Amino acid sequence: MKSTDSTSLERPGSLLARLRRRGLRLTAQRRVIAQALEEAGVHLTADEVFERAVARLPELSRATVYNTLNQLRALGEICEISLDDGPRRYDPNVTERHQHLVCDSCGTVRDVIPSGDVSLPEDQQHGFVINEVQVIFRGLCPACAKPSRP
Amino acid sequence: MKSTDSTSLERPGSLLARLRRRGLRLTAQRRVIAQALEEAGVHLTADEVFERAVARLPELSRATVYNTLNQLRALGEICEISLDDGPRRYDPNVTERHQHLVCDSCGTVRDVIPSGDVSLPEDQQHGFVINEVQVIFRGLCPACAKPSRP
DNA sequence: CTCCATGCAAAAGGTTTGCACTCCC
DNA sequence: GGGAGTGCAAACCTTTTGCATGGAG
Repeated sequence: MKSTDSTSLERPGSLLARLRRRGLRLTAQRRVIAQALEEAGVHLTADEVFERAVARLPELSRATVYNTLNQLRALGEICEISLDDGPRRYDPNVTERHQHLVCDSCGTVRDVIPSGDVSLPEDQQHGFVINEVQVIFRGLCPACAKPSRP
Repeated sequence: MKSTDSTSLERPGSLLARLRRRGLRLTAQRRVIAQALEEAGVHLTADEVFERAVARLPELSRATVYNTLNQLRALGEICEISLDDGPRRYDPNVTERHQHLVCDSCGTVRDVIPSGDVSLPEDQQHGFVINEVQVIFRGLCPACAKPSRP
């Protein structure tokens, strides 16, 4: 595998830069995986990441994609979202606090910033220590909402 | 399979009663599946449902559990929740509007009723038609929060 | 009696793992 | 050079499906 001129690839806040800073080795595989994740406007499944990444690096294997995604998640550099059906999707945006908007028809996921606030009253906390509140807005994207049948 | 004296089993709002009202046939399999779902205080995975149900009806098969859960969900009589890892869980409480509280350590899920409200400002809706807002509170349950190491 | 429902087993995803080889640091 | 990282293939886990049998209504 050709060694990479990493300096040109590491924009300060990029996934790749964060990866390096965490002490992970900078390999070609990780580079194409990070690129695939960041370049996509929507949140990809592991398989979609693989497809896009393997286009740039044909010897890439699926296992490496899964391993890398899991490592990144463990480090908190990406987050994983499970919808009710279909495979998990991965979100490289972890620096900005946000929630998700999901199309129930085609499965597309977008980042959104909601207004307002929810919380759990004491009597609803059941003794839990609450760390995070996750909100998923569900509905239909513009394309799927159109009842067009020409 | 022995026919069941269904009257004694159908408390008015029970899953079983709702099942019957929807025109589904009342079988022993569906009965034990509904019982398993309703008797558990927490929300079970398909496999947990199977385990508990098969204890009462040894000839029950996994496929039937999945089929039945899917039918119930399609009818809107139960709801399915996907956490970020582990299999999906099923919630028989669909009559009361509620959200979920999840333990990140052991995976337990409880129903809760939050206060406050979130919404998406126009400029965050991306043209979507929003149908539902799902909220998941994540944290540690009392048992898992305890740092006990005797 | 007629279908819906079931069991079984196989298949279909999606994801993880063991092992030997590779290559970054 | 050493150990993290990788590819491959097989294993795993969860869920779905095809088909023949069985039982509810």
